[in-house]
Amino acid sequence: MRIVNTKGKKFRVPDATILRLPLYLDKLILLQQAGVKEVSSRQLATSLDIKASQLRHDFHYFGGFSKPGRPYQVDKLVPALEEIIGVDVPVPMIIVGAGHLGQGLANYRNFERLGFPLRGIFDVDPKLVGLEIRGVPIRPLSEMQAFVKGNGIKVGVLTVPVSVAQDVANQMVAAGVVGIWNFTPTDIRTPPQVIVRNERLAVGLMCLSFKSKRIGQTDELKPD
Amino acid sequence: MRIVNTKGKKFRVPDATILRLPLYLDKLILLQQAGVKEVSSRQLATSLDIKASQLRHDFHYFGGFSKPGRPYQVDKLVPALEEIIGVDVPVPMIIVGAGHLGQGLANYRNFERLGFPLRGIFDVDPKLVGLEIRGVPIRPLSEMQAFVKGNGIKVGVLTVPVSVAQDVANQMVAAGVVGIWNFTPTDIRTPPQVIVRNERLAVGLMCLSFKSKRIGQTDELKPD
DNA sequence: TTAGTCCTGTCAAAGACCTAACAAGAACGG
DNA sequence: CCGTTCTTGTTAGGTCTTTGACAGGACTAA
Repeated sequence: MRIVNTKGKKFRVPDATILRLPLYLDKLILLQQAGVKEVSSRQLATSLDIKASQLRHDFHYFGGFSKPGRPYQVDKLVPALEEIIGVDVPVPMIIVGAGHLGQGLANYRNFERLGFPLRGIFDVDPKLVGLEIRGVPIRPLSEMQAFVKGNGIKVGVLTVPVSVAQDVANQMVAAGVVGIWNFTPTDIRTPPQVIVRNERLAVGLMCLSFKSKRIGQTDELKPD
Repeated sequence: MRIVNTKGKKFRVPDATILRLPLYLDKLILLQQAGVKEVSSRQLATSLDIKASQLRHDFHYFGGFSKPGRPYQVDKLVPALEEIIGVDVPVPMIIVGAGHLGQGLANYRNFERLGFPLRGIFDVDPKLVGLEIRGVPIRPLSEMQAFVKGNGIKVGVLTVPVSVAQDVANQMVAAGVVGIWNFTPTDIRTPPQVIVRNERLAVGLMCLSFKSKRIGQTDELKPD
């Protein structure tokens, strides 16, 4: 992944850095809402449980966000990061599959706040079609492709049963979605220009289990 | 994170490996349910979009799961990984906060399948208390501490509003939970023996956005 | 002005991680 | 019995990532 920074130089941005950018933005928006105007790399890094030098190193790829000697200004950093991450312009999204998980996500307010307004929800179940979640109606799946094309939808959330996941994903790709957030516990195949992010919820649980099982074996643990 | 493998040697298991173990187990359980008996490192790795050598390298920390020359036997590998990850014995869990996201997670069948049976759901809202989700009743939050102690609950899922997240987390810690899966978009502080895993849903979306924004700039992309 | 303190940008070294390569075992067919 | 083709376990080397260190700017107080 390459990018051009403000000085016109090209850098390869490491994946590890990319994964942290949203964490920075998320925290900075919280600070902004709390009225904080300035934040130093040390403050921000400490609150995210990383090293300050790493944070500065990450920011370094994108050119100076501050002058040396002065802490970062939250109100400047937020839009800069938003632009880098690609949420400076809202990214409209849809949820496909209005089961419990789909409905739960549709009700999650945070997405809107971070630039991902929910524009549509789709399902095959006639009992669900017509219901509204926070003002967004559940539409029949058959209308999905036209809706995506007509509304410039970029991202689709996939929360359908495993058995139809690939088929529905194909429809989303055909409609022109560029990113799929896959909550089904299966892999889906897409053309290379369509990004898939698998959200394996159970994986998070298992990592928690692995660590909590070994906690207390303090002699085996390094000061993490 | 150190561990003793079957030969009595101590290895430091890299974090990166730990993060992949649940992926392996998840995939293997799917294969097992499909009736697959044997799987090679190449098959398994390809389906997870990683290199076969990396998978073998990961397994190598825990001692031989197979003999050289023969592929892995799914029925032996699954319990071995379950034991390593710590889900060989079911890890009972509760969900605290029965809002939309909490309900959505409560309806997610996969957790049970992977060794995390849902034993209780808690909320302060009298309108929700008494309802059942898949046979699990929603109880008043005031009963949570006694329930955790009485039922040996290890893991708690936190899906309450941000404003009360820390307070509720404190109650969970006091009750004896050893792991908290935090879905609230805020940090919570716990004693060091309690593991917190933050599930920042919006972070996943932003990574998707970052990548999909830059797709198509093919000249800038290495063959990922 | 000067000393002290806090800050960022930058880089090189250290550390963690991934991967290609290969030895050697197993199964199969001829 | 031998060659072929599959496999895993193992390691060395290369790559990616993190970290500590430091130069120098900005501000404050005396």
